[in-house]
Amino acid sequence: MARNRVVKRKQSKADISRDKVLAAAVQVFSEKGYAGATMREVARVAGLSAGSLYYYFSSKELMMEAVINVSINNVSKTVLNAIAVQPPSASYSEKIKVAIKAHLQGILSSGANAVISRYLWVQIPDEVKRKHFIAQSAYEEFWLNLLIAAQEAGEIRTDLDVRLTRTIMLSAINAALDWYRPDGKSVDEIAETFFKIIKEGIVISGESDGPALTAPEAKKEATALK
Amino acid sequence: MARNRVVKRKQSKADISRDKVLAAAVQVFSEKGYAGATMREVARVAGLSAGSLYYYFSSKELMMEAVINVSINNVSKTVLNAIAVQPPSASYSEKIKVAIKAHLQGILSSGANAVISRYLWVQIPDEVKRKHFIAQSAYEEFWLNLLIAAQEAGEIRTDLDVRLTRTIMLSAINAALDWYRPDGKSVDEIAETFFKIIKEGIVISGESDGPALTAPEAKKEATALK
DNA sequence: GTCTATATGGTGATAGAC
DNA sequence: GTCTATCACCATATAGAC
Repeated sequence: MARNRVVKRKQSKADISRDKVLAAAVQVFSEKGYAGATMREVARVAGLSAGSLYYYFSSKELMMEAVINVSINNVSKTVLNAIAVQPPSASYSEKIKVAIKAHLQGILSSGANAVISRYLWVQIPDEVKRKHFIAQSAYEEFWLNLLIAAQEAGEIRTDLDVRLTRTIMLSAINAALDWYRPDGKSVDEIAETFFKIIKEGIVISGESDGPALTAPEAKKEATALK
Repeated sequence: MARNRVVKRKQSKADISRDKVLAAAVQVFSEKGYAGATMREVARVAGLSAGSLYYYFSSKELMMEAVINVSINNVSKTVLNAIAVQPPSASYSEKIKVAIKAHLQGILSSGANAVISRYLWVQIPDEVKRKHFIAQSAYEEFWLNLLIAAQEAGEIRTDLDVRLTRTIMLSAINAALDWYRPDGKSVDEIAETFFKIIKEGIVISGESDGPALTAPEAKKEATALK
């Protein structure tokens, strides 16, 4: 889109500055929130004057939209690509593992970018929100289909609601943005633990009140507590 | 603390107004973010004039702090209480299930309150953040101890890092704040699915490449993708 | 307690020189 | 392209009447 000379040449001076501004915007928005971020601070971080920003983004809202767009497809492209290179012989379990790891790497490497679409969601102008929502939905659909296929292949339990499971899985992984620190566990270790828990759970096999079922069964559980 | 006539009488007119302001603040902060929220709007929602707010909170920052404090201990009290009434005979698996359900109910019923401590975290003034952090840590410690006890009792796998598992579990449940809608699955259903996945995983028992282990074993997994 | 001013400062955005 | 001004507005917070 913008800068319709997409095919040829390397970055012009304008493109370089635009990227610099965008990077600064990502940082400031993620630290201060949409309303809390000021054009003056974005400019300062970018090394420009406040007025100059308007050469690249004609409003704060459009700047926000650009910031979000950068992050949107990053993760989904990473994951789709990781799945695509899997051999057809790969089990769904393996595919899911690869997808989990790719998703985790995707969100954590895009850093502040991904933080924005989570923390700032509620404060984002409606029109920006709408566009982001559409791209997000398509990606979530991919995960749903992956789980459904795995279920039909007999690899995962049928007593779990697929949509709910998908939502829980994705949101659980996304939540790593809240607590991941570069000086802690490695992304690989985290992805590994995620996969183990999602795949097999935390309980020791054969333990106590009922293992994973193929068909709906244990139904009168829960309902404790209020 | 504040209003040191805690023990006696019912709410004075001032207390009622204070609560009204606090509730309005919760709503507006959660919708607009810390910086995006205006005292004028809080006042409007509370049915007061902007200036009147300062009778109860001498600054926007202190108002924010009050809002956060309301939500902090709600969830942890709910969970601790739910665990306390469990019979000593209850397995750790049962305790964990009860804790999951209580935590989920806690965050979802406190609604916008809990949203604040997640969405607005990055925008919160440092001093407020610090206090919130301490209370949060104590609660997370409780979960850690629960998992450690379960592990020592031989109920859960020892090949999972306990801290990481705790973090994943809690953040996964908290993430329900992002996607829960009152017109969708019931809280009970969601808690049930959470527990099933966390306990047993999504894979059909006995399936493919290795079930849950008691001891560290399968170690050369993963490392695919980059 | 709650109001109506209002002081004071910061914000997004624009205009026009270079 | 980037700057320096500057406008018009809205924010938090205060003062003092009721």
